[in-house]
Amino acid sequence: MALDSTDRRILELLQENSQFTMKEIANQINLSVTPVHDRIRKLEREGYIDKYVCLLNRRKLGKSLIVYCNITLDKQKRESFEDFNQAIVNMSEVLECSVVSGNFDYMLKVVVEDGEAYNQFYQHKLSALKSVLHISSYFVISEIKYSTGISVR
Amino acid sequence: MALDSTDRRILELLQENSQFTMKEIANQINLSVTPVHDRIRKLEREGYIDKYVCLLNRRKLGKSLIVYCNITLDKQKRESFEDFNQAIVNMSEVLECSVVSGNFDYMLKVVVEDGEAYNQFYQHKLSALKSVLHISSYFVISEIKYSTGISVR
DNA sequence: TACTACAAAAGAATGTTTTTCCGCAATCCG
DNA sequence: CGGATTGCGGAAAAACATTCTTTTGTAGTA
Repeated sequence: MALDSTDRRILELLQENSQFTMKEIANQINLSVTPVHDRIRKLEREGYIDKYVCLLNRRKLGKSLIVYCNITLDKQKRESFEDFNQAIVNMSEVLECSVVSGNFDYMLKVVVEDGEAYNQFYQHKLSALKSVLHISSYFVISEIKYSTGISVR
Repeated sequence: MALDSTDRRILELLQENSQFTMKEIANQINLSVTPVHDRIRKLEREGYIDKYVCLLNRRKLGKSLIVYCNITLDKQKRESFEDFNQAIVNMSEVLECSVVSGNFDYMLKVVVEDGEAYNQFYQHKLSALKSVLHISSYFVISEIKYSTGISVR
């Protein structure tokens, strides 16, 4: 059930590059391929590993702009939150969305092509949602760090 | 050089699950494995695909808390930004860090175990940086959406 | 039409990796 | 001690990726 230090090293390696072969991983941690294979399957089965994905280069694909949004909802309406959540999940421009504590309700991370595309998104999709009361947008000028890897220690 | 619609479908599939076999991808898009293989290698070579990773389950690993931070730096010091950037890149708790427009300088996404761990991080690592003038923390109460996949259309 | 050149894809052969199976050694426990 | 469990290594089998060769389709040209 619990992870030992071998499991953690495997997770570190797979977070860095999920295409390492079992032999490569086995060499790194001084084991044969069998235990590496069994441990990875166990980590998948028990839900430590959610999924395997490839990360694309935003700029190459013309998605040069990241915007973080703070959103406040109109609390009057009973179903504001459920409706809003549902709408957000279906917007491909929104990569992250969380309910947060503090002086607004939601925190969003939006990826689009450029300022014009963001304007379209803002006017026709985001502020078009009935439950939205207020939006503050913070444009990313420079991305210092982006990582999907969490510490497993 | 430019992507056609077949390339885009391949990228969509790999963003969803990078462990689809070439045969599975080939079947999905009605091709044989050879062109699928060649296209994927081309997409890697030309930099459309940055890397392959596995995504772990935060909660399973005890990292239950996400905090977004707004940070303002002390503009007096000349090398504030470079020092700050360097320090952030080396902090495993920080998954994302960007310079943003607006009434503060940086936007951070931090992942830690719990409130106590965040307090430790805040006091001993983040506010310990000389260049930091002000920090606002927004605790995530509920994660509505998290995706690494961008639209390739 | 006939020929050439080129690009993209299919099919077959080869090499590599994953997966399964079996056995061994260490550990725990009644 | 005896039996069960766990973690590991080695080897064979199966699945997969990779490479090479051939085929197909398209466009240009005489």
